[in-house]
Amino acid sequence: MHQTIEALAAEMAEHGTGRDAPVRSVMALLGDRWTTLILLVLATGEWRHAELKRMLASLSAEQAISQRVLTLKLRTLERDGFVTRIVTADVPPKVSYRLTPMGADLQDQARRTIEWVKSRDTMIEAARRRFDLI
Amino acid sequence: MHQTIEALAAEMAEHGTGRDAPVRSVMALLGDRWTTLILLVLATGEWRHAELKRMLASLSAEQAISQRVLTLKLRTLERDGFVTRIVTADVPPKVSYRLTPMGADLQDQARRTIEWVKSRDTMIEAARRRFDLI
DNA sequence: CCGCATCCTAGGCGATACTG
DNA sequence: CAGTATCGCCTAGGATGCGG
Repeated sequence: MHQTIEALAAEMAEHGTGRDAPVRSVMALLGDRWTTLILLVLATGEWRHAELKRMLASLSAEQAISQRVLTLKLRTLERDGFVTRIVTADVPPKVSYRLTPMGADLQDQARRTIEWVKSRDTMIEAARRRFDLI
Repeated sequence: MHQTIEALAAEMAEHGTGRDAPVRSVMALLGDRWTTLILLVLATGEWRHAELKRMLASLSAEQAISQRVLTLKLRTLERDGFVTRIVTADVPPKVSYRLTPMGADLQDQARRTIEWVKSRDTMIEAARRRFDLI
């Protein structure tokens, strides 16, 4: 019944399961409050910080992203090589963000997962209602 | 440059972006500390709570999952319809967990994302090193 | 316009001890 | 063995104000 476990264990050991290992940190990224949304917006082109902030606010039901967190998320994405930060030497300086090719790929990947969940949306909500009856 | 944004906005509005909407909660699930690992293990068959706990400990570099959190995660997965909980009327009672068909699908989806990240592992770590030099 | 520093809160998670 | 309750920590994230 548990035949494939050794392979699993080996696989896990190979690419570390540590908190900072790409596998875990990128999965966490996709699961956090804003990153996926940011990727979806950046997939449409290049965005100034402020405009991106406003767009995210309009896409999210609840509340706007704080400036601090937007900067934080963009830094993380930049550090991992998913986003490029473009600064012009104007006064005041203009800062834009754009996906790298790998970032565009990540966006595709995220979108696939989103589509998967969407297609099960009804089934999941039904399961929840059933469970909560008890 | 931002032509597809209207479509994006409409799409977002359609399936809510609220915290409890399946899209966001399932994405968060895949990104959390344990859920993905649990799915990978359960994909190999049916597991007793205690054995599952031990296996997760052996797969994870750092430390074992606490019993509280394991129960919590399994409950969430069960509620969403990804996992079935099987109880036998023994003394002491035996409890097993197994993926539903939809849960197996979710595991596939998670695995695809993991594989994607793994194949970029080197590139991501290189980007991080480059960024951290500055 | 953009980023940083500070402060604060909510929630995820671990540890332990207790029930059936 | 499985689950619950309680506690405490740590991190994600929000609000605000300053400086470049």
